[in-house]
Amino acid sequence: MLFSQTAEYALRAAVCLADRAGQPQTTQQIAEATRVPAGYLSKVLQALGRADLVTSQRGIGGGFLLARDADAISVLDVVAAVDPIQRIATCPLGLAGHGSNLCPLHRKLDDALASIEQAFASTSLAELLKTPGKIRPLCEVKITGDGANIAS
Amino acid sequence: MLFSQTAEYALRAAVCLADRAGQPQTTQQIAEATRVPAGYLSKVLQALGRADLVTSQRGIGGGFLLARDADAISVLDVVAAVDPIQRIATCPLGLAGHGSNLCPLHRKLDDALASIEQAFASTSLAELLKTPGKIRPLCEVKITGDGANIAS
DNA sequence: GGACATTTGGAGATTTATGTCCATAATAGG
DNA sequence: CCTATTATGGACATAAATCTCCAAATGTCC
Repeated sequence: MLFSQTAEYALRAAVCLADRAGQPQTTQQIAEATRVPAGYLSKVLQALGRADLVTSQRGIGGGFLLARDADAISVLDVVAAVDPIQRIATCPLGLAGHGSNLCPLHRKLDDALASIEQAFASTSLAELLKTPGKIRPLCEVKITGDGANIAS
Repeated sequence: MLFSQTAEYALRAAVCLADRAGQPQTTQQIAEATRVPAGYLSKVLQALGRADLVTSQRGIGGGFLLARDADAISVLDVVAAVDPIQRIATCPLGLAGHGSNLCPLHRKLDDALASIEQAFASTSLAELLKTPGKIRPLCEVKITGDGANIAS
């Protein structure tokens, strides 16, 4: 898998919270909506908390909320919180005398990383939600007024 | 790490073989040139063999050769042989009724995968070697006639 | 204060990726 | 045939990612 399972889970959770902004969601609720193992999701949410992407509140009526507006959180923010995209800055072979240049192979690989980073940085959670189409933004089954729109 | 260690190793080995085309390289030679643990490299080379990207020959004078010309092997071929880029074809949540559509999140992720796949598919090993610049194609130290060119 | 709900954090289990080692098979050369 | 060289394949060791579980700590409500 190119993206880690953890990153995938974090994104699902973040989109879920964005979709239900203002209403604190418990770990259980998010777990059910996103189909992520609850115990593990707990860890993922903690990581998002440490990255100041979500806030948490204990006790009745508690749960998790996005720390900022959904259009101020990028996909990259979420991914970076749990599984940072590690660019190739220096020669992976550890050879001396290479300066800041990379050989064509690693230049190519790093270019690929850069393009992903760029794509993720330029997409906010809000954009994922407001994308038009029949498929619901978050990957969950949802019924809207004009018919049953089922998400992927 | 976004790309697996194994994929990185496979690419190094492939570029090494492309750089020394026609001369069978033993596992040991490739291991030294690419700084990959010899024992593990052996497994990686076996995988490349199963994918018909390299041929092997036992005994004295034996070793590994590219099975085709370097311009007929893409970066994607090599990566796919050891760690296939798994596109998102269906809903990761396993929800029914999603058809072949993906929600915006997974569409975005799959688009990123597609762009990488495209970049890798359109780059051959030969291109990595003939890229101009001071840095040697393969990531190894090499001395050429017109001065010491050290790779990354 | 008591009962309940919820996150927190740590310990450990399980699975997968990575890496090591060695006996065996195949090949070349004398 | 014998020896040296090399890949092959399997068993195993280690490390990292993923996942589970539970005893706290913190919060709300009565």
